Amino acid sequence: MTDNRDGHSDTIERTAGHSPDEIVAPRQRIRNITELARLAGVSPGTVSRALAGKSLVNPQTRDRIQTLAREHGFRLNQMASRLRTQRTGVIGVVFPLGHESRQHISDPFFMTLFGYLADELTESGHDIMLSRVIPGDTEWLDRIVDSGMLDGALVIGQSDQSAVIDAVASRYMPLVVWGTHHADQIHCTVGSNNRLGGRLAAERLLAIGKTRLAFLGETRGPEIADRLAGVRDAIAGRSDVVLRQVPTPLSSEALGEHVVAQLAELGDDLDGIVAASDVIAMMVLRALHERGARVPEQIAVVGFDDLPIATSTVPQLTTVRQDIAGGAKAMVGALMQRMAGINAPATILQPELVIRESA
Amino acid sequence: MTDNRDGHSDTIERTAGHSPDEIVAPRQRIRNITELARLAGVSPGTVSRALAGKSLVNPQTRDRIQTLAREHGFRLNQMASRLRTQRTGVIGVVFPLGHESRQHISDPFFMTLFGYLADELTESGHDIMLSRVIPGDTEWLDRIVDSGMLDGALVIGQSDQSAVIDAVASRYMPLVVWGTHHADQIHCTVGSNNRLGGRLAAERLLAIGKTRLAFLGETRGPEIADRLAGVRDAIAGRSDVVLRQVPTPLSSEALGEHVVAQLAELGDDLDGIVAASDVIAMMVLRALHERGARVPEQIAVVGFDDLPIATSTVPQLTTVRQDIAGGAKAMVGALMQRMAGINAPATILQPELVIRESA
DNA sequence: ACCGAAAATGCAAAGGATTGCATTTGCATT
DNA sequence: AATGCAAATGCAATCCTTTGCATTTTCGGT
Repeated sequence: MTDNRDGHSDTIERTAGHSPDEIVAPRQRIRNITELARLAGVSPGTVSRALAGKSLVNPQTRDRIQTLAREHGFRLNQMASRLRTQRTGVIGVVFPLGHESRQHISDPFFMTLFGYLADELTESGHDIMLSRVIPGDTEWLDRIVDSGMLDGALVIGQSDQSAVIDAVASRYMPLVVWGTHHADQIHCTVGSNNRLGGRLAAERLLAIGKTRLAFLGETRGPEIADRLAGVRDAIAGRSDVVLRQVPTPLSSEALGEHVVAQLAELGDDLDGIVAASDVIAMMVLRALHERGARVPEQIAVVGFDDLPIATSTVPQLTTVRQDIAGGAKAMVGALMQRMAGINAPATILQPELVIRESA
Repeated sequence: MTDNRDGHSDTIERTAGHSPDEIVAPRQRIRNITELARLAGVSPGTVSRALAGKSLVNPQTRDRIQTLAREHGFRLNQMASRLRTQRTGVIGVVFPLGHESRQHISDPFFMTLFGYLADELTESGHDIMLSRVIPGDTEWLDRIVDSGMLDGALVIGQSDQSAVIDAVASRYMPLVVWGTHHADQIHCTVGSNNRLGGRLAAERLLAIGKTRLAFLGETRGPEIADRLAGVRDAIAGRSDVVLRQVPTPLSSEALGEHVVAQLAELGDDLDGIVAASDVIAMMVLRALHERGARVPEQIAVVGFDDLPIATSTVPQLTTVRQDIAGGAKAMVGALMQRMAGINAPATILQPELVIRESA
């Protein structure tokens, strides 16, 4: 009679009688709320409420159940909980695959953005699901938002999938996209004014007297195309300025070689370069160093993004700064609003020129 | 009368009668398998089997159901499916928080590893869940593996949480950790032989005649401590060699400043530096450039990791290469085995010295 | 000691897909 | 036509938690 916690059949509850520090090794792992309820001598419903900390349950009962749960290392099955509540606390983050075929998430800009997004989402109590995109699947985004696994989704970059994203956005509110904003698009974007950014970069080169310019970047994506357009804006009406557009490979492995080769070909016929990204700019700096060109005297270089690495190049990179942290915050903020049913508008970030040493 | 699979009262079925290409906009979204079953005139079970492509169903029925599902844009609720099957197809990826307080996932090495892991997991048909870790929570890993949301978990870096990880690993098989291997630990690790790596770096410096060395890095994490130990191995018995150990901050923002200040303090009393990572090495190169020191003639620098950026520094970085892609593959491979119940062993990758220009 | 309100708990129906087992259907054989 | 077998389908339990509603308990007030 002294000890009759028997575990199951109709439970006898424990009075706090003797030896309070007598700790029981959990006989066997508690697998669900029902087993715990049996142990505690209450119904599953009460356990559920107790673990959720609802005020409806008696504080004593609540504490008893919570202690029991802790002792047995019991944790709710999230799958079941989420199925029932229809809310998951998970936000999907997706890198669309357009022209890029392989899903190698290596681009430092996207990685940086992703890092900040992860911060923001973590702070707001959400988990992050990185959904895979099967190349060539036109329904990639439908599949993701209809999976029933997510409370919302963030798309990092539009690639060439703007139409697909639009189609989904027209029926699925909690969706925010990093990328350029167009008047006729449905989906909510957060992104920089790339055209202005391109103009700032080119204007800097013009301001320090450069006239034989090149733009290095792959212009199939809308962002980069806008940057080029901005460069064109800046030189419009300057008949003394020439501009070449030099495409670059997307993969970073091939990039180094390519840049070196391109610069060799262009020879000394240049005095200013706008790189479409800091990563490209870094390659350019090294290639120029190898050719013995002095930067910025002979050739000036302006990057784009202002990634952390921009301060540790030699010479330090003059670049167009995108407020990536601010962008991440804006994306998450807009998403939260949209999850609450509010039709949050697009955000356009203003880039600014950061003058360091390379131009 | 010819066709009266009607489903139920308020559904209007379509007979194929006239204008076959007259496509009906789905009246209302199909929300579950039961509604689809009603439309198709079969039972939910059959729909489930049909959508899963099981051979038990009549091919014609299967096609009809699949077509219907496609037309209505129906997709299975993953939550429910996973609850039932107890398999989620999701792998958790976790960055533990030890001494670091904020969850800023910015370290380029971890990011690179993460990218490769994402590739591998995607390729093997898994989704990725990035679980948040609340600083100061000792049960972070229990919470994650017991969530019922994951088929397995990958931990990126041990930080100072080796004991916690061990405790979980003793009861949860599908867990693989990036980091150093110790004989007495339970969890399965994949990591480089950091001690050997450190030795290779120092030996290179010795080989080119450097004797006044410094090691730059924060040695609280086991990996970095091992690298330092390797450096010590290399100089053991060389009484003509001096080594200083210089801690660095963990955050990349403070790092640049710090490195510049430290080098200024150490003055010209050095001729060789082993940096604990390529990122630190980059900072060092720039700081040395600012001080006008010639690399490698005056001071030689060896990095660690061989990140992509190592080839685009000026001068190009001599570094100890970790096979990150190989490591990612090994981690995922081990995880798959463990998910299948096989007690896969630890993998220790052999680092190698990559000689470029800086040493 | 009884009443009524408030507090605490129990009950059972969701939530949506899967699957072992039972049943029906289809077809060939005798 | 009856029988047998295989193929296809239906049935209902199961995965586990949450929650509206009903029921019981508690307790103050008189």
